[in-house]
Amino acid sequence: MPPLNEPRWLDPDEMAAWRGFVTASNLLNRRLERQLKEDSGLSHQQYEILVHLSAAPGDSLRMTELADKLVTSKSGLTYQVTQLERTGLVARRSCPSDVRGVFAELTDQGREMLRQAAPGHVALVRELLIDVLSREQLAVLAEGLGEVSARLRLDETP
Amino acid sequence: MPPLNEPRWLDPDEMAAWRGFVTASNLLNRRLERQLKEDSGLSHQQYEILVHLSAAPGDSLRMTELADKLVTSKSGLTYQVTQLERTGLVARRSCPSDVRGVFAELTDQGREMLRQAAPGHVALVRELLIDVLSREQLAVLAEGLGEVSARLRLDETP
DNA sequence: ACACCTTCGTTCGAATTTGAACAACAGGAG
DNA sequence: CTCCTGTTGTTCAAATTCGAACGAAGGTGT
Repeated sequence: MPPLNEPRWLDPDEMAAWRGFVTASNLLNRRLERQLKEDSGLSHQQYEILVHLSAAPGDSLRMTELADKLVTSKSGLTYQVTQLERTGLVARRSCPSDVRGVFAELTDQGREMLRQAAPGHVALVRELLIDVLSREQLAVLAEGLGEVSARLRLDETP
Repeated sequence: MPPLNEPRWLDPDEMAAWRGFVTASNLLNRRLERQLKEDSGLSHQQYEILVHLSAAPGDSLRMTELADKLVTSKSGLTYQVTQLERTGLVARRSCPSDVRGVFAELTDQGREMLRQAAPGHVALVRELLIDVLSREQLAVLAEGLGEVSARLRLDETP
């Protein structure tokens, strides 16, 4: 009979996948953080804010929506947007249809900063992750982790 | 002729892999953090410290070595080990062969905490990641991200 | 023994992150 | 309209993180 109360531990293959995921994630973040800070004075989080805004219609997003995309807390986003506002890369705009609403909007200066920072960042992502993996590995990674993300998104909301 | 000065942007497949990786990583960390904190009062980082110590010979590791395994800063580890020492889960021992050296050692209480916390944590890792992926996907993930990690480790040291 | 460079862990201040609490508002049921 | 419930973004204190600087010690070459 299968053990019901005993936890199902990870076998060596599963453990290798899990440790690889955690380690690669930490190492990558560390490197990208360093590169962005040295190269453009931006944190990875700040860079991601600019990226998401530039990809949004009107170069602007509601605070809550942006926080969801970034997978961060609302208060954390408030802090970072304030920082970016101080350096002139992002501006706050109030929402016409909802008095409570606040749009974060990419400024011209923010767009220019992104244009300057993106090449170096993308090159490093390529060097450290993308170009290390084969086309097949990339496909598996995209599909697998896409599914993982999708499921995680689901039981957050309800 | 191929563009030499133009950055090689990520094509849709590559972008999907990269975004999937970042998003899954953030979402997973967030969930595991919440679960561990609620269930055992530990942060993910603290839990990982206990795990690495319990896997080490003599249930102890040098501070620097532990920091490397955790992929964190030395000062960050100093802080966390101090916290764990306060709650009695970890003890500091001085190194016989090197006066500067400090061992972090798992206490009996720490071992007991790990025994209590591990099942819930592993179950969630399983539910959110391992069991979502097929055996083949897991293998690709382990091999690919293992290689990525290995390369990142290499050009850190020299 | 001496100088020289590296390594070890900690300390320090600054920056960031988090969750809970909050006030203001939106949207619907009655 | 009026309650009631959920949402929105911010504020706040506390916890955590990082890098740089540091003192102390190891290790090497001469």
